[in-house]
Amino acid sequence: MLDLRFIREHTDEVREALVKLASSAPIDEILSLDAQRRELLAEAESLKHRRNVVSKKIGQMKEKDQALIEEMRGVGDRIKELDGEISQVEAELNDLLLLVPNMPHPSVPVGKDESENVLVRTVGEPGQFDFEPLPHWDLGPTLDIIDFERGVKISGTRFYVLKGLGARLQRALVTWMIDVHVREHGYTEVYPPFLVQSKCLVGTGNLPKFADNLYRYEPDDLWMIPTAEVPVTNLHREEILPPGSLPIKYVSHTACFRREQMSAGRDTRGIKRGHQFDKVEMVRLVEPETSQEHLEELVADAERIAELLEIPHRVTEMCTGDLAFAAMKKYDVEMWAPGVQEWLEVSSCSNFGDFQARRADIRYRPEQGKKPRFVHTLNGSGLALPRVMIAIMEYYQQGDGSIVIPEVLRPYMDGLEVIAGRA
RNA sequence: GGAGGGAUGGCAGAGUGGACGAUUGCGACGGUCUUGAAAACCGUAGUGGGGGCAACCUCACCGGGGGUUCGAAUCCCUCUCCCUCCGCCA
Repeated sequence: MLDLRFIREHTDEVREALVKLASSAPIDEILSLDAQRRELLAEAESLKHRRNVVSKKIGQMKEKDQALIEEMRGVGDRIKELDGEISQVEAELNDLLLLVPNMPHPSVPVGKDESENVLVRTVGEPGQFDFEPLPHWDLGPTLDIIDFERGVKISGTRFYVLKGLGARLQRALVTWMIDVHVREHGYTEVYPPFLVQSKCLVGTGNLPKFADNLYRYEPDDLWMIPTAEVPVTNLHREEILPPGSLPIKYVSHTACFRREQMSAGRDTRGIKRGHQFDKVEMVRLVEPETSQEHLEELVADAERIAELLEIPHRVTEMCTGDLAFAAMKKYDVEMWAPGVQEWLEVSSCSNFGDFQARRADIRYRPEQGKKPRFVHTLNGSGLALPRVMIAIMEYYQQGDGSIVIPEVLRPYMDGLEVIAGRA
């Protein structure tokens, strides 16, 4: 969420940004509620001041002054009235504030939608095949490592089952990726709850705007996480981190659950877009001045996985029109999948600035005795499992329908080199 | 799930209606002393909101919310969490 004072003092700048984002956040309403709030506050506080002073005096009097007490009763009633109005105004104000998107970083290219995203770099060449590469939805069932029919039988559309070496490959990837991030990139591994309370989703920016895409168990106010970003970023909610604690770098493997209502009909084939998928996620909490450098590092950490797997990948930067609600700057990492002939988004790396930190109230103390400041938060996939699985299956497929296992994964699969035939 | 106990500043721990934003101890920070350190002594320190160029003024906060009262850390209601015992269970 944006700083109310910032909106008040840089109104034009905010309006300009909202145009670039194609957002229609209610700035005028916010400003008028803000003015209202401060007016009420001034009246209530001066009355409270009077009450404090007079009450103290009454306490010191031997003979209580009944007329004065009577008058103060009226003051107390008025205070109660004003406090009621204030909390109502504040609640409205807060509701509106939660709907305002983050301000894009000045370096973000202006554009109307995803067609104007910017290609930053491509690493590796989409390989040449001397045969027609098959999509994973053909390879998987043939090798008996993905079972689409039974997934649907159990849970309905957009669910699938990984089986045998398919399940094993995913498990190997998870362990290996976490090992890389922990050993080479200095992250701390975290295993968080998969069910969270709504305040956590408000903290990351998924609520209140994007409830449609979440699974929920209402009686207990628990929601299934759409990404590890939610529990991991909220780990330090309502905390003031002591001097020297930043940067904090977490890596976490969780299942992720998405209703995908908003993308009904898209990518229904294969394992690209399921209601449940696994992901390794990197989260950083950093000092504000350093967050842009951390974003570049984060992207490099994600790319490192693609490099080690020796699969071509590219990095794109989102333009203002395609920027996520909470992000001030965002890159995608995409891997080449020759079967579906598509660059697959395997990672999305964002700098949220202090947007999430304000919502979740995550602060740090720069130095002993100094005032607390909001941290900057970032996260990026490292990486999303199903799409990496697709890329591996399709990129490492051979003419005979078998799949070579990338070298880095072999130690995690008992040295196995090829997935061939029915295992 | 049942019964009982508890929640106060970084930590420990007082405070049961008015001079308490809060005794005290430890820890932290600054200083004196010392070649340096320790000890000792002196001093400083919470978070957020509103107003002001500023010095500063002011309001709120003793787990959360509500109530009683001229006045609440203190009394009442309610919720959450923690601890102990019992039950049940991977």
